[in-house]
Order: sequence, then structure tokens, then C-alpha cells
Amino acid sequence: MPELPEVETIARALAPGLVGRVITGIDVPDAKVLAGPKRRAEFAAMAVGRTIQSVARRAKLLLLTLGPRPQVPGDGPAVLAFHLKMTGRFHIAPPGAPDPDRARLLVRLSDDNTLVFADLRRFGTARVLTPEALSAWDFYASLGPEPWDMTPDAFEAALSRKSTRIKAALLDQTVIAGIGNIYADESLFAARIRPDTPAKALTPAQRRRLLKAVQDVIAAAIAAGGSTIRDYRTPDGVEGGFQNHFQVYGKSGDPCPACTAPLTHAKIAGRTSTYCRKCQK
DNA sequence: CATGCGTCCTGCTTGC
DNA sequence: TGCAAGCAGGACGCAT
Repeated sequence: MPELPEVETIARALAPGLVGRVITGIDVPDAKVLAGPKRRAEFAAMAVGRTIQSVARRAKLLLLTLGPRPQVPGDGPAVLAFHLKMTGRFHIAPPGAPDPDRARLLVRLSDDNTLVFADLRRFGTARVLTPEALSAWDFYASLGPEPWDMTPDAFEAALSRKSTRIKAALLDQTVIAGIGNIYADESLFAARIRPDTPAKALTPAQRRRLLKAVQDVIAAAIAAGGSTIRDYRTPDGVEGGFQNHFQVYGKSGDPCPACTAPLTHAKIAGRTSTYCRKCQK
């Protein structure tokens, strides 16, 4: 569920507590979380001793950039990359706090705090990479532009290449990065476009409207601190606020906010899609 | 190559 | 009431 706005909110909230701290240890209660170097010892060796230089986000990935290890002569930087998938959560635990039962990975810090990665459904992943390996990671390398970096021309070109329905194209991270089911449905409603329209069949005006809608919806969601359906919380334990602004997501059967006809839903691209038959063409 | 579907997980919700 | 099936959903592996 954490999509771009939720991961962005998390990155901003974590940064003050992480930047400048040195990683003093890594504990991995659930080894399944590890992607890339699969062994706990290898993963820890790659990360321990490094200073956290920045906390950033790309698409739905949370990225901690790490400085060289002083104990390794000529060492280069590294990146700690987390994908939260559906239920990943972070918080910073103070010294002496017991490790939570559900923690999957713990990053011990030089200020004696611990960055805790918890993840109820265990789909999330963590990996440590050199910057070169990050660039060579297929998933990362093939990510499309962030919504605000997407130009109308590039969006037009990307959509005209797709033979899928527009809903599937929005969820395709190689087309545009960071959109998941919630923001796809909300953006399609804002642009008044049916989710099952073939991407190629959209008119130029519809494509421009849709890109603008995506950008506006994502910006509003970040401003509201993301959306909480069930699991998502900021690192401070606070729920997001954008779920109170949903127009269609999860509202099948409710009256359309624009025309009051009941909203309908259908499985499109394997996901439940909610939309208004009357308003969305 | 591109597309689509099943899979991974767990807990809550729905329906018989 | 109780319990099983259904659902949620991002990315990936595999089939087409």
C-alpha cells in the first residue's frame, strides 16, 4: 500500500533522526527480507561502519545513501534500499526499547537509537548495494520518471507504445514511477477517464488531463501525509490524511461525488478498480 | 519482446 | 455462531 506519497512522507520523517548517524550493527530476525546479498553476515558487513548521508525516495523505494567504511581502505559509498510493498513500516526506537516482535530488520545507530523495519505481511525487501549495482538493478534501471518529471510529450509517447488498458499502464513502473492502485483510481477519476480504456485510444487532450491529474493527486496526497487504509503509519505512528479525500477508491456502491450515480467496480489488470460509469469516459 | 496471470504473506471481512 | 473462502496488493517468475 505504501505508494509514492506514503514513502515520501516516511523519508521526510526519518531523515532528521538518521542523517549523520553511523550504522553500528544490523540485526535480521527474518532473513527472508534480504534481497541481493542473501546472508546476514554479508549484508551487515556491507553496511556497518557507514555514515547515513541522506534519506531519499525513488518510485516506491526508500533509499539511504551511505558513506564509505573507514575501516576499508579506498572504500566507496553504498545504498541501503527498502521496498515496503504492502505493509512495510518504519520507526526509530530509543535506547533500551525492546525489539518489536514483528521486526524484520533492525539498524543499530551511533546515537543508540534503532531504525526498525516491521512488515506484517513480509513482502517487503531490503538490500545493500554499491551505486553501480543499484544502477545495474533491472527494476531500478527501468523505472519511469517521477510524476513531476514526466513531460506531456514523454507521457504521450509512453502511452502510445502500450497495448494495455490505461489502468495497467499507470501501474506499470516503467511508464511512470510510484503509482499504485489507490492513486491510479483517484487520478483516473480526476481526469474522468475509464480505467479500462485502451491506453492507445486516449485522445491527446485526455492524456494531458490524466498527467495533470496524476501530478495533482500525488501532490495533494503528499501534502496530506499519505493515505492510511489499514497498516500505513508515518514513523511517528501517525495516520495519513488523504484517505479522507478519496473520491472513488474503496467506495464502490457509494454515490459518485460528481453526479451521485452509484460508483461501480471491476477487476482490471488484476486489481479492483472503482470508477463512475457516467462521469468517466 | 510484451502481456497477463499466479504467487508470496497475514489478518480482517464476508458469506454460508 | 463458527469457520472457510475471499480479499488486499507490488513486483516477480513463468506461460502464452
